Amino acid sequence: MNKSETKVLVALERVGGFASAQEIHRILQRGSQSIGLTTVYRALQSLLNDKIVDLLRKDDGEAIYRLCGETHHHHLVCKSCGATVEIEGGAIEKWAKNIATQHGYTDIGHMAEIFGLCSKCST
Amino acid sequence: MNKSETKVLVALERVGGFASAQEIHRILQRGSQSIGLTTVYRALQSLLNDKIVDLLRKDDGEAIYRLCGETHHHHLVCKSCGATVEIEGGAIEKWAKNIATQHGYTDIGHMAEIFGLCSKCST
DNA sequence: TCACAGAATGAAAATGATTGTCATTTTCAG
DNA sequence: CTGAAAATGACAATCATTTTCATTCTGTGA
Repeated sequence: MNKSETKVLVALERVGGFASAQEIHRILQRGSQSIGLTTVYRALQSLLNDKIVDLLRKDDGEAIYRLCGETHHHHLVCKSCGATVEIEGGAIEKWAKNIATQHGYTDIGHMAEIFGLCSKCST
Repeated sequence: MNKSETKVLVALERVGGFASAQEIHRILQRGSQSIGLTTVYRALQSLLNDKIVDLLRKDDGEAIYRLCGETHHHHLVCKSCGATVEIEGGAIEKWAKNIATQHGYTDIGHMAEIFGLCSKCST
């Protein structure tokens, strides 16, 4: 674990959720922890290898990262205004694990989002 | 449904699985169905809107498309080779509906994907 | 049939994330 | 201290995707 990897981890802790490489870079630039964008990418690769961070993809394909081991949750998003509620996914975790092992898959992850119209927008 | 959308559909039928926009373009170029790359992207957007094709992401973030069946289902995808199993989502449908109404959301949809390593790739 | 508005097309340029290059700096064991 | 190896970051390159814009098609009403 070298210096820049540590900086990236600190940034990820600060955001407390997902962040793209570019966001992490911006955050570090703002503070006194200036670090090159290239190095951010390299640090993230390395942290991925060591399974210290998780990689997901936004809808547009951009990679977003988060610390592993943070509690995993899902989102309920309003299609119209974007209001978001965080959701615990107990039921889904089990469902995903069952289905996957049932088909011989291992090293399982999953993604789930619910969308709809929030009470304000559904008038 | 215009001419280029049809061509893209035909190409997708031919591959019988996933294909990226660029692959579809290459396939059509080879045959006598020449069509511009831009148009392939536009046709895919349109087919996505009409829910005639499905969009997934490869590990590297590239978008891949395929024809989607009539029934609403979810996917169990191998992170390494892309092997896909279609899944019925009974449990999830209920979960999504419960959570959403619980928070006052209406007109509900959802998305769920499970990924892992298939038995072949997990060796 | 003709004229014309609007949609469709595609070549080329723009965009934006990610990766490669390479010269410079830091680290550290001997 | 000293040289080798690792780390760093500015910059250029790559690659999928989107935009732009000029051109071609298409259908409709006269």
